[in-house]
Amino acid sequence: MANISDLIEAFLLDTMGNNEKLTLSRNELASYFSCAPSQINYVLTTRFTPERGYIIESRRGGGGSITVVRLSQTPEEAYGDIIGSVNDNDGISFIKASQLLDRMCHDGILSDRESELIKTVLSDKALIAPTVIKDRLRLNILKSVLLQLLRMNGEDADE
Amino acid sequence: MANISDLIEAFLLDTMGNNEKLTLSRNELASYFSCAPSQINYVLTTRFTPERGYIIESRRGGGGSITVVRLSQTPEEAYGDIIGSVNDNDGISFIKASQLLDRMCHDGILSDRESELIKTVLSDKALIAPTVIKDRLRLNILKSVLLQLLRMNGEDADE
DNA sequence: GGTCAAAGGTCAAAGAAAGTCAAACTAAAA
DNA sequence: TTTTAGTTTGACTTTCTTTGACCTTTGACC
Repeated sequence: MANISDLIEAFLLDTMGNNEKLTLSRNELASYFSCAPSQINYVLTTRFTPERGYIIESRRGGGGSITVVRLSQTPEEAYGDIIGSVNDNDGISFIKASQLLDRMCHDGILSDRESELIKTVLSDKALIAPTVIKDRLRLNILKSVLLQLLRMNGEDADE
Repeated sequence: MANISDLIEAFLLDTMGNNEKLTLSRNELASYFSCAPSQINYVLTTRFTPERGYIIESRRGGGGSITVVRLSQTPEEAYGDIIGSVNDNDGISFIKASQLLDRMCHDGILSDRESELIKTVLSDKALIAPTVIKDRLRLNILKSVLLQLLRMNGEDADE
């Protein structure tokens, strides 16, 4: 213990407190801990992952910054049973994805319209790509959507 | 939000209110914000784009000025050219797509949630693909979504 | 009509962030 | 003692913003 990464993690958790979001400057934080700026990225990518309930947003350029967003649930908690049926390496077929969306719809996680829109996005027609990649691309998009849903659920709670 | 461009954008939006047009002097505005006049052009070209529903008019010379015009179009008009541009080999950047979605949202064609979900789908993170095809893939997906929306709106009208 | 100052326009370079990646290091495990 | 997983660092890249030098258009005035 007592390596810089752990200290930075603790600092971020502490600073964040119970807040939903924490916005910071990578360079400032790095200089505060006298470490390389990329160390911050390391901490963020290893400690503040979706699996642990966090999402990172950022903006480059003048006035840029990094924001840590706490999810109300981890993807595992929220979609464990849904995602569990998907084998990571092979991607996912349209049929299967479609079934998942129907189910989410049925469970009230998605509206009819939303599920239709996402199905459209995941259809073979929308995804012009070599067949080999298509299923993997589809799964990647689907995962992004699930994460986004979690993020939005958190924000709903605020209002 | 610590950069001048965002402040200028906010100022313009605020000053504009619900009006359709806002006329201003580039030099005055620049000196009000103590920035280079060309900074105003930067803000206008990056923030007040057709995708976001604005066009810029201007007149040079003595007594010249810049006018920001908010477009109001029917949904069909709004995405007609996007759909039409699909064959234009170049695809669409995430930024532009995002702006279009913001606008559709603002115009009540999409809900916040829907637009966020679609943005997620179109993000670089979701679309793991070589850069060369990414923009084209993105445009293709966007087109599918727009067509689907038209279809769904049509069905709504039927019922 | 020609001139000139007063607009706004354009573009590229410099600056200010954050991102990536791989090599070097460290400490724990086998 | 070797291997391996986890950390630290720094060079290089990408994205977005800011600035300034130079260009074009316009209207007023002679």
